[in-house]
Amino acid sequence: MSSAPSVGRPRSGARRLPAGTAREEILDAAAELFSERGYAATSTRMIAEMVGVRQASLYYHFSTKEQILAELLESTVRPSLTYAEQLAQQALSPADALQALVRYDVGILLGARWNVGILYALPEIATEPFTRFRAEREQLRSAYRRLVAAVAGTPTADVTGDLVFGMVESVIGMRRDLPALPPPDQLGQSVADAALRLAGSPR
Amino acid sequence: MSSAPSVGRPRSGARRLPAGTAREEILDAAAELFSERGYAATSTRMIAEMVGVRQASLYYHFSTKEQILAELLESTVRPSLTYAEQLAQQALSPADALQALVRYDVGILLGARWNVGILYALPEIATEPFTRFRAEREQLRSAYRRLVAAVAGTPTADVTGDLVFGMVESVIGMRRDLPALPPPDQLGQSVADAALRLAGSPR
DNA sequence: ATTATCTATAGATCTATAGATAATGC
DNA sequence: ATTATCTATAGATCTATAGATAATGC
Repeated sequence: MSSAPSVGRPRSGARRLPAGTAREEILDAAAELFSERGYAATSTRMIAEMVGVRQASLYYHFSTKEQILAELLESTVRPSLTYAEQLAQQALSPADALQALVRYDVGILLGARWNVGILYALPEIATEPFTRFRAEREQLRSAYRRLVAAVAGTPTADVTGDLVFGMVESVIGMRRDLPALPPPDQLGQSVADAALRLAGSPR
Repeated sequence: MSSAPSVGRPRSGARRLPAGTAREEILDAAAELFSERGYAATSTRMIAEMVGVRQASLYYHFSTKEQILAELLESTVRPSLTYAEQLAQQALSPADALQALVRYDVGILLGARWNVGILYALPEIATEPFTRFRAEREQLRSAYRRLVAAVAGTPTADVTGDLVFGMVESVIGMRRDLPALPPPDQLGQSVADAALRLAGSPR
């Protein structure tokens, strides 16, 4: 399934991802351009060129440029959110659960083909098309808060959960700004260990 | 000095900051719009309107829209960088120095009239007009690395300094995303304490 | 008949420059 | 004479829509 359709008028250019659907190709090209050059600095024409279609053809698959960004952002948080929900149903110790979530989340952020997380900071995401993304990201933040509170044993109302959340997401900036990074698994473990120290677990 | 000049053709509108120079007014309006609505979503016309001048008049003070952003970004990192350099010349213990830097940096990030730090993540800052800003921010990162390594006592080559740096900057995201924050001094102290735990100081 | 593209374009910008002008300062 | 604005505009976009067309599927 997916991959190049046999139906429809032929494209003007070569496919970007011969194994993917047109939708996937558009998302992948947009992810590269948005994360490397900036959302507003990327025109729909540039995206279309990378995909090998004419600019107007994007609108058969997405109703607006914002929808493309919204879908990218959601697909970047959702795996970690799903994972956090699964963790909550297991009987792990809070420390083990927190470590597992941090490792998974770091793996997602570093393993993505493009560093889409850098776009979390865009002021534009305060607007309507990104409502679902914001809600999902806040749910993930809550999961961190809950786990950190459980690890710390505090009644919680403090800010440590948010700091762990922020520290985990800071690997996005490291991926962009540092010339070299440890391999994802190793960095994930370092951040997971750091999260436990931050939460103040072993005393 | 500064404030409304008596020379030059009168403005079309009222001044934004009667106590400031035109340059300062432009920077302040741009800071508000860039951080609340986004850099590319803000036109030079919007900035001019907030300042009370015509769009073209901005170009008497700044050569491009990018220069406005570059100056804003530099003025946000520079105080913390200067402070870090002063700290390095004092005879504080590494732990005290790290705590002082974190408190100062958090104070700058939360105390600014507008949350300009949110713009650090823009992919656009990889381009030429932002070279100096990037260099200054990397110097600040280095200061964190050095202090964290001294606190930890490790020969260092690990990632903890970068995680502390990232955690400190995560207050930018908290300022944007959380409905309420502790007062800046208190949050600064919480982050400073968290930084020591992260660096693994008291054992 | 359905699908996925194409061509063409409306309409709305947007940044930056050129040159004029309304103040004050000397 | 100098300064800080103004008006006017060139030239280059950019997003999204309308309608045509080239494939396959039935």
